[in-house]
Amino acid sequence: MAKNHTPESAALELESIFKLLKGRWKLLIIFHLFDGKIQRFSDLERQIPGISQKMLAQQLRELENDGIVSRKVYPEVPPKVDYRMTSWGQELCPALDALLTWNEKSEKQKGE
Amino acid sequence: MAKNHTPESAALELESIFKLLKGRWKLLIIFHLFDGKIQRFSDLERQIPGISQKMLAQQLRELENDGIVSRKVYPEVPPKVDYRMTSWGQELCPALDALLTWNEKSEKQKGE
DNA sequence: CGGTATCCTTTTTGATACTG
DNA sequence: CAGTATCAAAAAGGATACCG
Repeated sequence: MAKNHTPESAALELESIFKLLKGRWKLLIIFHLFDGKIQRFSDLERQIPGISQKMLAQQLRELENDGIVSRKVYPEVPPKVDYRMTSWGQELCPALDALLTWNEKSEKQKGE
Repeated sequence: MAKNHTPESAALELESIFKLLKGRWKLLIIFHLFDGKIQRFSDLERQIPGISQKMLAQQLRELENDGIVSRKVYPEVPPKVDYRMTSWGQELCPALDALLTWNEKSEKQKGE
């Protein structure tokens, strides 16, 4: 591992990162917002079959509080709200790619 | 995102990766085995305060079944068993590093 | 349209005791 | 030493109904 991490400190920091992404629907939401995509609450609801309003709202709230997603309210009637990645959130992309790359090595290596 | 992933396929694949690492104690176990470290069951038990035998056994079993950790039994009395990362498991390192790097950017960027 | 509030089920984790 | 088995607690997720 890079840096001056003990097993404990590295694990602790990674736990906190995983906590940001932990939740049945968060990755799906994130991938629907990656690359500058902007979506309204109802867009996400339509694009993510099976999600309830409660869970969508809850997971969006957490992503927002954690600085990964930003929420924009338009003072209109009827109400309009949309969501996009923060620039920090968008930078998750390469890190997630590294995980995908790792996973794809398993085909060649497993059982070795 | 690299590759030809839809939001759904990328999220699905990442979910399966996170599932491998999901568990209250797995990251701690992994970091105690990274870089070629070899540990007996009782070593891990001592080094991970608060873990119960049940949880240690359970999480080790899952890591083993998922090909991340390998288990070696020595035919001795009293029994001796030890654990180490598989080479695929060891390659998690750079991917986890990418996540740590991402996280450390948050100090500069959050609230932007 | 974009949410909350309530209640219930499922999944995960933990405490404790026991065993080859 | 290296585990299992059993039972209980806690956390996460889901169904449904209602609201500004």
